[in-house]
Amino acid sequence: MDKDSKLIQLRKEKIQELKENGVSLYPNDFKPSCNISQLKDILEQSPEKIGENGEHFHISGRMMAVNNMGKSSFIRFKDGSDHIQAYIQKNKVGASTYDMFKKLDIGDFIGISGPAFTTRTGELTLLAIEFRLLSKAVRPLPEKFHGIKDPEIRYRQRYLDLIMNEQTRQIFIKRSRIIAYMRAFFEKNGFMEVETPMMQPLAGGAEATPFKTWHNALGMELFLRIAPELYLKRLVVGGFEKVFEINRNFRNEGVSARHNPEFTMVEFYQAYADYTHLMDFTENLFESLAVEITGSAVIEYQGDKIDLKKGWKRITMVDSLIQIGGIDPSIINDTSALLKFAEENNIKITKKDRLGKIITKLFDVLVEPKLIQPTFITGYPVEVSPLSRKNESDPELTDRFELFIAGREIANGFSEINDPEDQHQRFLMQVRQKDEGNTEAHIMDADYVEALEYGMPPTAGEGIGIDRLVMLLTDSASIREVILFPHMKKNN
RNA sequence: GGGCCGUUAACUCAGUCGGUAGAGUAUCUGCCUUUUAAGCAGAGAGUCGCUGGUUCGAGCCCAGCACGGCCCA
Repeated sequence: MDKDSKLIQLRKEKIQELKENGVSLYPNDFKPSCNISQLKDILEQSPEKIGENGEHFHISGRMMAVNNMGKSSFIRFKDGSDHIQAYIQKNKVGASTYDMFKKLDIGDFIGISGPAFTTRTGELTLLAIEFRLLSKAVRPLPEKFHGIKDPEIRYRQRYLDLIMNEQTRQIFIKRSRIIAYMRAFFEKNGFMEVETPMMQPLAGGAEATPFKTWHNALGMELFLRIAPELYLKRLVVGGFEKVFEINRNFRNEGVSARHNPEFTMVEFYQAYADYTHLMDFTENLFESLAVEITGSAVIEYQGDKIDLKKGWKRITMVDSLIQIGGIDPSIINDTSALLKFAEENNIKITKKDRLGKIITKLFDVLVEPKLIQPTFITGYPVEVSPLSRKNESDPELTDRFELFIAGREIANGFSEINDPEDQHQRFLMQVRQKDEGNTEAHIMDADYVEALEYGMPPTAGEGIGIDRLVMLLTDSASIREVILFPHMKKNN
């Protein structure tokens, strides 16, 4: 930064004085005997260690507040585990150390050695016998009481948000625990974790616009993946019968409270299973996950109580349009009547859209926002499901579901197409849609069809959006609250 | 892409009718050896997001732009 504020100038002057007094600003030889949380545990279990003649501890952390009282001071400081206060007295640490301490600032890292005692008001306090500076902060932290609220600063300088807002820390601790739990859940159920290409010569497995990049040595264009799906199914062809991957996908679309250009999904595939197995599996995963993370299968999200106990509603898309969307059953198979209905209700539909697509668009507007409690929607039309197996009794529909919670899509799963000829025809149908102007229609992936021609066992697969799941379990309104560094526009 | 709202000290925010820019916290100086958002006394701190316009005069009114937030598509 070229122009320093007065506060930073002042700090730099004090840093110069410390240097002139021979104080090392960034030493790396202080070894804490334990962290603050462990210290509290030790003292709780062995209260006889508390007292000015008790055991000495070496504790380090960042100074968050100082109450200076002349020849002694209270220091509130914290590490990654917890916070505690320390008491430093001039006649205990010596005049030169105390003078050094008084030149330090909030935000600096310190190391304190000494016993613990309890103050008059009963607060556990570390008594400084030795005191050291461990790392100097040049910039001031935000004010302690109000913390930092400006979302722009919170997202762009997440480290400040994490220092100042305990709630933010808790969200990302929960996120980590959610992913760890899911990984363990899949492994416990016999799935093997794999990693497939993030850079792909063809971006398939979903309907979305990909990011493009370029490989110099190979001289070829590559796409950041929009989904791992087609590679994971190649692994099922190869004999890995239960696989999962937790990783990032990239979609070149706008950002919003629910969309970040890169987002995390788990996708998993199981041979000899069908989409109904996946629905049962998902209910078990979500219920146990919610209990693990929040302590209850009933969670609160943005004022709604959401019950994740298994036994969720399962309803076909067409039935949901009638029962929840308020569509007259007599027009549900009537393309022109539905088009007229859409027009009357300001729902944008292209005249070229076939019945299945029209129904899906009506569903998105009329039903999806109303699905607060966990609901599996089944019976997805074949033209919006280029990778899903056709239903045995109705070839216009597929054996597919999407899971909706709190009015948004959380998961998508289906029985997979393993008939290579069917898959080839579906890709051709998508190519026709692309020719008609649907830029997000699926691409033709002949290499994938070839893989199917070697034979894939009957298989079912599913993807779960991790970010949206973390939003649910942390009661976060925006996806930016659960992504450490959400994408933002460049600021000047 | 459209609508609404926001951008003022390091942070959180006031700013009346258009008339010299305010508070709390933080910072600095002095006092203070068990404080609890410590206290007492004093001080310093600003490109009012940016660029134009209207006006004798703009943080405030107008236009455009940037970034952010919410809602809609």
